[in-house]
Amino acid sequence: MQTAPKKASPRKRDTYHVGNLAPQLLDAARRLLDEEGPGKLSLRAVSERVGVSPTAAYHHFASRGELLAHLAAQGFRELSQVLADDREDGGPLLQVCLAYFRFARGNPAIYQLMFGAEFVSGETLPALAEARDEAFGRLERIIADELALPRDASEVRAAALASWSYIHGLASLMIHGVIQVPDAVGDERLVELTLGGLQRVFRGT
Amino acid sequence: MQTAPKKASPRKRDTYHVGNLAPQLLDAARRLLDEEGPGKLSLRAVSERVGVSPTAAYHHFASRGELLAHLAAQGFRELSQVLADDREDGGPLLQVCLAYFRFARGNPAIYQLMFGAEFVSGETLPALAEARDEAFGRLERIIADELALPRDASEVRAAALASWSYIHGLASLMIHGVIQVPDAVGDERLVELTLGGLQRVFRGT
DNA sequence: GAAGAATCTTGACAGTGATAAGTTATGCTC
DNA sequence: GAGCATAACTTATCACTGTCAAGATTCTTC
Repeated sequence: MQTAPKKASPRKRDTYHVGNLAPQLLDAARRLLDEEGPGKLSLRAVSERVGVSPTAAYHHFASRGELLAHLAAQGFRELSQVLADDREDGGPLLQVCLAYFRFARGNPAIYQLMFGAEFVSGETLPALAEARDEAFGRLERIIADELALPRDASEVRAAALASWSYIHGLASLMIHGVIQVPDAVGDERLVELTLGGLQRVFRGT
Repeated sequence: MQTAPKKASPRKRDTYHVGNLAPQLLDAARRLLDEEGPGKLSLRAVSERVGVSPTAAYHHFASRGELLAHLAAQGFRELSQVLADDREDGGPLLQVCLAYFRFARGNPAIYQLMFGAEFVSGETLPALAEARDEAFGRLERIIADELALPRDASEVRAAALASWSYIHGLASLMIHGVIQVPDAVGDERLVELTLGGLQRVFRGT
C-alpha cells in the first residue's frame, strides 16, 4: 500500500491502485485547494496527485461537482468544530465571530467553495446541506444564549441569520479582496471594529 | 456607421466589420449572463450572439477576465445608481438595505460576478476598483448621515463596512441558495426581520 | 488611388469535464 | 483451490473552453 510515489510518473502506469480511493481523492483535493487555490482544482490534477488515471474519480463521485460538494461538507464540519471550540471567555458573540473569521481567513479556498456558486445552484448533496445546517444550528444556539430574555424561536432565528450574514459578509469581502485589511490592523481588530460599528449604528437609530 | 444589424444571423458571415464591437460584446454578455447565468458565459457564446468570430473579443479585451471585469464594473455603477435613487422616506438604513438587496435579488448573476472570485484575485481593472469604491463611498455617506452625532471618519468607515458586510452577507447567502426565503416571507420582510434581529442582538449586549 | 493601421477571421493548441468500452483485481460460491 | 460475477480502474475519445499566430478584410490618411 505504500508505493505512493510523490509524483506519479507520467510515462507508464505500473500499479492498478485498487484501494479506498475516495478519501485519498478528497485529501489530495483538499491539499491542492489549499496550496494552489481553486481554479487549479481539476479532476486531472487531483487524480495525478493520487497517482491514478484522470477518470478514476468517476467511479466514486458522480461528477466533479459532487467531489467539491463533499469537500465543502467537510469544510462545514470543520467550521462547526471551530465554533464549538472557541466558546470560552469574553462576549460570546465577539468570540464566535472571531473564530468564524479566523477559520475563513485560514482556509480561504475551502470557505470560498463552501459558499461559492459552483454547485450550490440546483440540488445540493444531502450531506452538504446537513453539515451546513448543523453549523448554522450551532450558531443559532450561541445567539440564543446571547439574547438576554427567552425569545420566540423565529426571533432567535432571525437574529442568528442576521449575525451570520454580517460575519459571512465580512469574511467574503475579505477573501475576495474587496477590503484589504492593512497588516497593522489584524483580524481581531477588524472584527472588533465592525462589531463596534454595528453597535453604533443600532444605538443611533 | 449605422449598418448595425440588430441580430446577426448565425448562418453565414456576410459582413466583416461590425463597428463598435466592445459595447456590443458587453451588452451580449450581460444579457447572456441574465438569461443563462454564469458558467454559460463563454467568449464563444458571447461572440456568437453578436455574430462575430470566437476570437474577435481579443482585439478589445486582453482576456475573458477583463471583459468580465468591465461587466462587474458596470454592475457596481448600477448599484451606485440604485443606492442613490432609493433614498426617500422611512429609516434610511432600512431603505438602503432594501434597495441593495433588491438589486442583488434582481441581478443575481451580475452580483455574483461583482463579488465572485473569478478575477478579483490578483490585480483588478482600475475601472472596476473605481466603480466599487464609488458604490462603497455612497454607502459610507448614507451611514454617516444615519449616525446621530458627527463622528470620526474611521468610526463612520467601520460602521459602513459593518453594514456592508451584513447586507452583502445576506444577499450572498440568498443568491447561493444557502437560505431559501419562503415566498410567503418576501424580500422586504427578510431584510426587516434580520435588521430587527441585529437590533435585538445589540440591545441585549 | 496606395500605404499602413485597425479590425476581424481562420486554424490551431493545450487544457477541461465527461462518456464508452476494454482491462484487471476482488470477493463470492462451490 | 477453480470459476465467475462484479467492482475498480484504465485507455481512448468527444465536445467544449480560453488563447495565440497568421492571414484576410476594411478604414484612414495622404
